[in-house]
Amino acid sequence: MNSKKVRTRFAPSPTGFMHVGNLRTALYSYLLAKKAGGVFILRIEDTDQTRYVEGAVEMICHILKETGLRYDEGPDVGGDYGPYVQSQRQEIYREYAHRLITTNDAYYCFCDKERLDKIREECRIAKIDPKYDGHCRKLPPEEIQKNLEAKKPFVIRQKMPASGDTIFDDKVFGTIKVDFAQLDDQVLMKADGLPTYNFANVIDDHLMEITHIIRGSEFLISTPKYNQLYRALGWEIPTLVHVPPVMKAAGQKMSKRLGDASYDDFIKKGYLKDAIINYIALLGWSPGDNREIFTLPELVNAFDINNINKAPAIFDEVKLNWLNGEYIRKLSLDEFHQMALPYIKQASYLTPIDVRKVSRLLQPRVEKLIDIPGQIDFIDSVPDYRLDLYAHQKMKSTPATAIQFLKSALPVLNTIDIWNEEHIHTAVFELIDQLKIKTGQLLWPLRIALSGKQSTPGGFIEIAYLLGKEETIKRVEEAIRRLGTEKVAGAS
RNA sequence: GGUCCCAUCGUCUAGUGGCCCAGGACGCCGGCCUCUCACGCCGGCAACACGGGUUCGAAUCCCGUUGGGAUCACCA
Repeated sequence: MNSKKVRTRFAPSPTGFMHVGNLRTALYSYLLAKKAGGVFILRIEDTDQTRYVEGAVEMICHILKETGLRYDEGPDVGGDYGPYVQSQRQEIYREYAHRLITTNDAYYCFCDKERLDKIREECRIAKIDPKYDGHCRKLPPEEIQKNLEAKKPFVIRQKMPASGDTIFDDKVFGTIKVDFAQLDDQVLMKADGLPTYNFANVIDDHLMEITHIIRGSEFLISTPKYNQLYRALGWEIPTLVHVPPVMKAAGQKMSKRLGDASYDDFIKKGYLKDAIINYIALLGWSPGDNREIFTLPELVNAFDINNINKAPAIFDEVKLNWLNGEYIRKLSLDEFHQMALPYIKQASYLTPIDVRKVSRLLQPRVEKLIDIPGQIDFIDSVPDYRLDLYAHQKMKSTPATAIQFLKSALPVLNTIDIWNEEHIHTAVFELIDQLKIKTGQLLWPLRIALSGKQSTPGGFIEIAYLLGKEETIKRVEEAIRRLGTEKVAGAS
């Protein structure tokens, strides 16, 4: 049996939202399968029609493909174990549910919501675990028959042992012991004729010959219920791999409501898909050595479920920022330029600038694409700024020296015929030599005059080149005018 | 609350009885580079939750405490 080909599955429900914890589960499932040369499957768990979101399946398929987590079998790619959408497998579940009734491992339950609520309320008052009381377990066959014929709504419940322990092994958590007494007679088939996740998942995993189940650790406690089902059906229990949750910084589980935890949101903010995948791979898993940068194929190679951590991991966007920056810097200029262009245009569409040059300046300074507009907002026009920006201790610049050197620079700038970085550089540094001043004393005020910003991508020469001669001179003149007429705030 | 699980720097983690007065990374701080910022380079701060055992020896094993997470649906 061990020689069976490894088959793993990612089984999301189409609720229109792929949060990073889910994506990580998909990643681990993919890695585990591919590491073993096995098959990765996508199965859609849409048995709760009330939560179904239009277009969610397409979104899931798209994200998996985009991130490189290509599934070998799935709703849109087919395979020998289909259909891969649970709502299309109703007959299958019905058949097995009835088989369980025949073998006395499950039973019809006709209790309505009111009665169930009452039981729960009674349990609450008695301070015991809320559990179904087994009322319909002992219904006489005639009554069941009568109810069925009367078309009374029913569910099918699983018969759980009333007492005793059950033990199972999990690849990351080890041996887990659970008391049957706290396990409810869970519903297998709902009144609407659809199976619950708890049931469908067991049936499908077996029928699809899943060898390793990778899922969130929130299923750890209910695992014995599934195991009972496997036993009742005479099926082999797959290898269990439960992974701890991904938490939001505050120590709360990641959720849609808590913030931008979805894959889409990160993409919108200008994170690279490879960086996201790389980062979440490291969230709760470690390669064992100190390596941190991995391509997907490298992850496949390095992955080992023995190195999955048991404790919940907190998602750290700051570290993702760094990793994303690493990925951005590794891009070729062309690649980066292509990605950056929309964001550059967002900030500047008036000035006919050398956009490639902007990208070159930006690339080592950008962590996520969405930061770009704010970094180059000075290109179209100088933002409002305070004149005390001209004071810079380390540059040995003050508003007084600034106006003086700006004035000396003006004629020099005017004489530059060929407006490129080389010529601007030569001219400006000749002036610095002449004046016998520190480079910063001239270059700092010039840069401020052009940008109105404390920091910019590139220095004066690069920005001057970008803006062009005319605009540069115009801005320097304006700075001189302001310095000559306005009082410097805070100056004494 | 019952039950299950977990616990190394702020965060992600290495560590599976001696190699650890605990290693890497992010962040933070300092320095170098430098026309600003960033990149890059160098350095620094910073953790075995606590208390008992076991052992010649414990971050590593056991027990308890504390803290955290999960679960108790006709949701997955």
